[in-house]
Amino acid sequence: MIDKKIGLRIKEIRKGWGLSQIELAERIGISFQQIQKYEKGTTRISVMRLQQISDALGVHITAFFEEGEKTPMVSDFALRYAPSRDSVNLPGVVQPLNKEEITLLKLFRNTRNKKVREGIIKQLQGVVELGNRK
Amino acid sequence: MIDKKIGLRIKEIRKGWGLSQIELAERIGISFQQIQKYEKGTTRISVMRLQQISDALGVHITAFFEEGEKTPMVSDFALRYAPSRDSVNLPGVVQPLNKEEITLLKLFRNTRNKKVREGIIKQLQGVVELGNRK
DNA sequence: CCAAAATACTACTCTCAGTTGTTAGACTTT
DNA sequence: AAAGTCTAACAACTGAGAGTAGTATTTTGG
Repeated sequence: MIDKKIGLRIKEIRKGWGLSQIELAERIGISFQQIQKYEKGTTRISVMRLQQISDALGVHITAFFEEGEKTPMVSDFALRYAPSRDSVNLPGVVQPLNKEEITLLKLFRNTRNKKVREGIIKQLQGVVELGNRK
Repeated sequence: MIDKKIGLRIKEIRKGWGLSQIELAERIGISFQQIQKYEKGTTRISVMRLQQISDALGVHITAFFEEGEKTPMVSDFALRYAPSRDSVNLPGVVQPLNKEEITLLKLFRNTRNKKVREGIIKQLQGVVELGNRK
């Protein structure tokens, strides 16, 4: 019961970060099949394991026990941003990354040249600037 | 480690209610010796069991994870892992976001025009392409 | 459309959560 | 002061299920 809920949360957050079961498993040092069981809720999760998972996902362990949708699922130390786009969203509430954003991030991270990265950001700033000044 | 801390918390709260190990064990339906192990931290506690214990003690399960006052709202995963990010970067591995990446994401999310977003990604793909084919 | 990555499902192994039994201290009560 | 009661600590044993590995199926993206 509770393991089922926790499992879903794990999956949610993992996907939010664009991680595969394999990647998450490697961070923790267990098999990805075991991650599957956690996510499906077929085996009980120990507190220790959940602690490791929390660390690997960059969220506080209590994130798995907070009921309701209005609770931030992903640690927002990073993503505390107000302006929400495609939905109603409370300030400070974080959404996991969508596919497009994950692609963006992976590419950005593979861009070693600092100048190039800064250029991309500059460019986006320009675009947003234009867009807002209607 | 974490089991030890949780165990102490259980003992603390149990005594706070003036309950014996036996009484607590009965409420949960296990042997009091097992409670001992939990309190000593000699066996790993499953989330399910901790949930039962929380219920039996009349506290929310998160009570066991809240550290003193200095509770970090956020796991320090990012702090521990982010610094090394610039040097080591495995392909496809996603980590919590650093400052630069947060900026990127915020801007990206404020870019309403789908075509523009796709353009940015295309552009990055080109850059990465060039960079890798040394 | 095809290869490769990601996820799902199955069968096996071996750890360790949980049980039982014993002991010891800390109190009452007679 | 001995005999009963209550609590907690520790040891030895057992089997459920946590964890692994192998294979099949789905999904991705090129």
